[in-house]
Formats: sequence, structure tokens, C-alpha cells
Amino acid sequence: MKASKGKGPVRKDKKEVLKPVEEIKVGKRKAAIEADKSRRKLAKNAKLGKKDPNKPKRPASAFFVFLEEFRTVYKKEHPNVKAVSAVGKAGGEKWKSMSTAEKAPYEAKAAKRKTEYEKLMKAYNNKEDDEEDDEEEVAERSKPIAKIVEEEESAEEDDEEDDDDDEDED
DNA sequence: ATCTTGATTGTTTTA
DNA sequence: TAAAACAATCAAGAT
Repeated sequence: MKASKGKGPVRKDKKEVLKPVEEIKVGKRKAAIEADKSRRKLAKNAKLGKKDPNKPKRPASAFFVFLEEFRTVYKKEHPNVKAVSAVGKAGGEKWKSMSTAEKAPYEAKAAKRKTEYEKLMKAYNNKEDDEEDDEEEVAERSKPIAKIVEEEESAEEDDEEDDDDDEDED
């Protein structure tokens, strides 16, 4: 897969000879790569029937709101415990030992989040309705994801990938 | 390098 | 209405 291109005499003078303009170019390349990764991921998620990033997540229940605070406390008293399951167990145990009065503030906050969630969902649904009218998008969605990825990869070649590849990882 | 797992309760969503 | 999915968390194992 790795097309070894200019591996001739020139090898490492890129960094020293880098001019400001080329730096910008490199930056663009890296940015483009990241953007492509994002697109690929989105395509993959779409293929898996995954969720849109715009879709609001379900509101945290009172127990989860409580957990948010409980986790920090638990981590302080148990700095060495790294398992999420431990916090879950301890949290659940304590939650059941709490009276309704003690849970009240968490439930209040949970109720507030729920309201916000409903609001977000409304906006989300409305936006979806708007986009639904676009025939192009409908066609785009019905077309196989693999094809979309293919197209994006082609575009990638068009914009860059004309010099050597030395995208340092570590 | 990215993705899944695990453990809990409450709410949302689905069949 | 009952059952299933999923909300946060994050280290660690799996792929």
C-alpha cells in the first residue's frame, strides 16, 4: 500500500529546507488528513447505523447525576481503583441507601436536564425535517457508503499526495 | 490506532 | 406494557 516514491538521494532535507510557505502546505496536508479521518469515521458510523453527532443524547437520570459527583469522591478515597465497575457498584449501593430527601437535589437536576433534552430533541427533529426535503441528500444516503468513501479518497489524491509520505506517528 | 468491555440505576425508546 | 437500549466513566484488553 505504501507507494515508495521519492526515496532517492533526497531524504531528510525537507525539514531544513522548509520554507514558511511549505510549512503552510504541510499544515494543510495534516489538516486534510484529519478531516478525512473524520469523514471516514462518519461514513463508517452511518454504515453501522450509528447515530448522528447532532442527535442529542438522552438526559442523565437522577442516579447518573449522582454518579457524576460520586465518582470524584470515590476516586479520591480509592485512587488506585481503575475499574469503572467498582464505582458503579459502590455508587449503586450508596444510592439505594439514600433517602428521597437526599436524592431530591439530583432528581431536580435530572428533571432540568430532561427539559433541556426535550428542547434539543425538538430542534433536532425540526432540522431533520428541513434536510429531509433535499433530494440530493436523500440520494446520497441511499447510495452505498463504500462508494462515498471511495469518492472522498479520490478527492484526497487530487488535493495532495504528490510528494513523499512521511507522516510521523511517533 | 481504534473499538469494545465492564457495572450501576433510571429514563427513553421500541416492539 | 414489558423489554431492551442507552445515558457517564476510563483503564485495559481485543482487533
